[in-house]
Amino acid sequence: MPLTFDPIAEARRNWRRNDWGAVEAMSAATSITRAHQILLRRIDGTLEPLGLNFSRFEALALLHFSRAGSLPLGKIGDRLQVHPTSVTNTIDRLEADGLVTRRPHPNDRRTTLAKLTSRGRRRVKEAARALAKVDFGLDGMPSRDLNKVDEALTPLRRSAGDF
Amino acid sequence: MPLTFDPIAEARRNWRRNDWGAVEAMSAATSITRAHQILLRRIDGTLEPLGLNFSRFEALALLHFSRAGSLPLGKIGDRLQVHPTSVTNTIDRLEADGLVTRRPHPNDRRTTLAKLTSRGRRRVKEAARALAKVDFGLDGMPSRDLNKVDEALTPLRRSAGDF
DNA sequence: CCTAACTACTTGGATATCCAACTATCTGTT
DNA sequence: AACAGATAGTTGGATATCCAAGTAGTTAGG
Repeated sequence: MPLTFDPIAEARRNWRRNDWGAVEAMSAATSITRAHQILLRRIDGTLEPLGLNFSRFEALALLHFSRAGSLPLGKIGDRLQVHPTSVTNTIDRLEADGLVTRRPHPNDRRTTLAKLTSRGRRRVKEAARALAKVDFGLDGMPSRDLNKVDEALTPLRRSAGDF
Repeated sequence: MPLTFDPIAEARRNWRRNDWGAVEAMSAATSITRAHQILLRRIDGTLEPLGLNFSRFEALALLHFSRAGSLPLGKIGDRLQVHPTSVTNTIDRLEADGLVTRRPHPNDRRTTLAKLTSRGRRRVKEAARALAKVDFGLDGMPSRDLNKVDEALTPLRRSAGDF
């Protein structure tokens, strides 16, 4: 059921009329939320035939880019900014699908490494190709706008201690 | 565990090195994902003492702005772009907290209206104040950047049939 | 050394989301 | 008027996320 008006422009009018303040921030926050919903649906839709979702893909890509094809679970969580339990869940699923294996850390027996299998390495490349083909769900957007998004969001990420 | 480097700049280098393509799009998509994680945590954290989360707040705000303080559940789902079952869940919770009530639609017996209670109306105003006070989790960003975010994301929302 | 504090991961419980299927109701065509 | 197809909402099942608490292992101060 597509809307016949811009819901965010409408929200801006309502906030202004009610004097609720922070109109610009409300608008930006809502835009980001909406954009995220749209993107995640497209990305997950693209990955679904490959048995992946965005989280699992991100984990695989991280492993692929790592020196040894393996990383401690904790490091994965730090990089993807998700809770340790989410990493456990993600790796459980990837392991069940034979895309990674858990291995003990050689020096620290608390730590578990997730290691990419050759199957996993093949899968992540396919997935990257599929995502690139649909421009990560952003295929309608000129690259000038893509860069604007990046630039505009960097201060937010930095303020969150992202890096 | 804050990172000591920008994970997205790092991802860009890796994608380029591996010739995975669509570097700009990957970067923008990842930025949006990360920004959304950060925002949602801040917003939900702000609303938590009020017994709300962002979804429930959005539903309440929508009802507050509506003429009669009530809307069919389906309309709420269209506006917030979520699945009907999510609306059922959200309204269940708001109803349990006494912030809305379900009422039959006068002309269409299939339809259920969610109607704001006076308690709900008070609550949503408090919540809006709380969110405005923290600038929707965006308090670090200059309003020039906020507008850039909005502008840059509008084509994406439009391409998704958002309006 | 030994113990207290910290770190890494997992488990159990809560919540939010989606999809498929179901019930009830409405609408348009014949 | 009757029925096929659409629409509104709910239920049950799957998944993903977080938090609190637990287990195992490591580190640093006394």
